Amino acid sequence: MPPKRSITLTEAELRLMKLLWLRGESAVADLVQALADATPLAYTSVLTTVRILEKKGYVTHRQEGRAFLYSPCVAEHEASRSEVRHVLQRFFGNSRERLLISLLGDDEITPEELERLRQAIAAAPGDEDPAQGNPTAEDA
Amino acid sequence: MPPKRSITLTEAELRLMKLLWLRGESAVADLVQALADATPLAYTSVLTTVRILEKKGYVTHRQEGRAFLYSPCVAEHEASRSEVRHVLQRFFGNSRERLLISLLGDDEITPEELERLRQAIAAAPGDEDPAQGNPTAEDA
DNA sequence: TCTTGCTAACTAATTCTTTCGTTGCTGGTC
DNA sequence: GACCAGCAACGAAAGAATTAGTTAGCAAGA
Repeated sequence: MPPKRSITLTEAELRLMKLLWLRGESAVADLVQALADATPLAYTSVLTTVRILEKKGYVTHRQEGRAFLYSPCVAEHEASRSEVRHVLQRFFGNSRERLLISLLGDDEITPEELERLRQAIAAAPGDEDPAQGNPTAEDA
Repeated sequence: MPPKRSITLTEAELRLMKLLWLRGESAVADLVQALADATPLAYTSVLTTVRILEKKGYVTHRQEGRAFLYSPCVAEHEASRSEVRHVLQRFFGNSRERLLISLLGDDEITPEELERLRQAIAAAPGDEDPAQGNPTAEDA
């Protein structure tokens, strides 16, 4: 049996999604232009990838004159979270705790970063009222 | 240009690595046997994947009689960490903090889990003495 | 010795991924 | 009305990933 299509974003797909998240609605030509420096790609290459992204449900398009304008219909944090869930499932038995421990155990972590992590966790919702009006509810 | 070979573990590869981490040094036939319930695979399929894993540097083999015995030469936590670093780089600009925030922002997180995460971060090294004899130094 | 059974190596088939050339349509320009 | 530029659609080419069949060697038992 051959491999099944990946649910998550492949490298070429992610490269495009990052651009779309940054720029918002864009024509293919604009994406090609924006990629020109780092990754010169033919127009058709970008188009193909964008169409795959649309089939996967990551982008939509609308017609503007003769050109298609593509825009992301999955937010960056949604895609990231999806990716993290995937890693969580594949490597950590769906235990966020185990992932966190792995994160903390990385050799190159600095005390400053650790402090930021601690602050992040302190500011998390779901605990008894942290009493610091932090909405954070911009999600579906 | 075709896609380059992935550095990280693919699904079939991870499936085998998990077995090898669990069982330690194993012959191909034993791996096939162990997989039989969840994923019946032909001997040759498993052999092919193991050989790819060896080429990638995840396993080594030694000869025992006529059979090869394969054993992992990358620890599970190393592979996990590698995978996390990959996600970190691809989605979070190498910011562990941003990953943590994404983790905490997941809808389905329970207060209990949050508490465990907080404890995990409290027990992390690098901070001023947490004063609760927790070794945790079982890593390379 | 000859056969049987297991093993590794090679190869194949299928789908995915990435890149890109070609084709055909459409809208504007001369 | 004919020509040119730009754009989407189709499909191809090449390597990766997954599964598996075939082949050949080798050791143990009949």
